[in-house]
Amino acid sequence: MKSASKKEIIMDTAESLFYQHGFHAVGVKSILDQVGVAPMTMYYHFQSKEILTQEILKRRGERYIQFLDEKINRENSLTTYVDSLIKAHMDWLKNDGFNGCLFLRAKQEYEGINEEIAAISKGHKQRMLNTMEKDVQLFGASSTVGKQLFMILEGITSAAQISSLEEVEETAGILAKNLYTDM
Amino acid sequence: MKSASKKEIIMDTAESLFYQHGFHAVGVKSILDQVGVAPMTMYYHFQSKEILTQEILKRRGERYIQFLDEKINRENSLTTYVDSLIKAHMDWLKNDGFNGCLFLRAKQEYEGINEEIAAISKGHKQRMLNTMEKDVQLFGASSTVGKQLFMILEGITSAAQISSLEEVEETAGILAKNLYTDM
DNA sequence: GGTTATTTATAATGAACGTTCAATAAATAA
DNA sequence: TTATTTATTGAACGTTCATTATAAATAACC
Repeated sequence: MKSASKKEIIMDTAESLFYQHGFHAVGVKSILDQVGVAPMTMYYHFQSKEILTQEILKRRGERYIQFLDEKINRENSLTTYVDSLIKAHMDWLKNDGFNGCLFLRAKQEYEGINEEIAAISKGHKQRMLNTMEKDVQLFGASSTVGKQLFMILEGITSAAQISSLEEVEETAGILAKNLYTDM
Repeated sequence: MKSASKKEIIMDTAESLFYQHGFHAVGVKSILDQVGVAPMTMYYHFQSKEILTQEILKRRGERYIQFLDEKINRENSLTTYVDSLIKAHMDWLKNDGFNGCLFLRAKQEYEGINEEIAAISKGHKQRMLNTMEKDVQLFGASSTVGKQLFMILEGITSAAQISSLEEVEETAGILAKNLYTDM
């Protein structure tokens, strides 16, 4: 399956460029040049740049959730769950860079322009929020704690664009420590 | 000064469009069309789209800080300071919509492309963080509390793109309530 | 070996991009 | 009033945009 490989390389490269500069800021040509393929190779696999964008977002959403699932500890206490979740998210940022959340950016750029892309993006965020709300209830905490956790993770992603990961992780840890004291 | 008026309308319109869709997603023509002026009217006041972008960001930064300053209570306790700051930020979001932070978006779109724009954007965020760190020290709290507050505000701005303002405000309020309990 | 699937190269498409031209209108100063 | 600067206009510039056309070459599959 050499074709699958080319398709994946195109997706990888485009995802990286989109994350670095944004969707509208990155032209198809720059993706093609960086991969080293002819235009029709891309259009053979993806009907358009926007379809490519959709597929990238779907794949990234699954990858992120799987990445977290492998690292989250849902077996012990709320404390260990929260700590493992924050740690996992920090690990993701470490691998991925510090340019914010690609889903929020996609939603921002395509709301009112391409509703499919906006829906995929918003859907992913909503799914993450829902997951956290349900997860904390495993430990008897209210869904409000899940909302707080979600807000902390969003704060981490934004703050990481200004401050170092170490500083951000420490700050988030303090916030999270006081999350569930008033249960 | 009829010209000052036109210049301001161009800035207002462009700022609104940039905030809705992003910088690269909005063409000069769409700004011109919405304002109802000829290209040179814009280029007389701004040497380029990127210069226009810079001026918009600078102006917006000042406006945001002034908006907060008028509403923040630095006279009483840490609690009232924190509450007033969060409330002020919520008010800003209410007036401005829920499309994230324009400064973070500018930094994301222009880092590696236009360093001046990236610097203005990052500078604004850094300035906000510094201000909060100094402010909380007025009440004897450590700068860490300021970092936490900054992270909460960032979390608010992101979460507001998924959930309602009321829900976000409540969640942030709970987070903030436990901010300073371990001083 | 024959068929289908994938990729190449090159060129061209029309539309949109940011920007500039040359001319004029409006405001200001002499 | 005239002269000069300031502000604005519509048309046009060259470039890049995403996409497609065409045709040939390579690879994978049965």
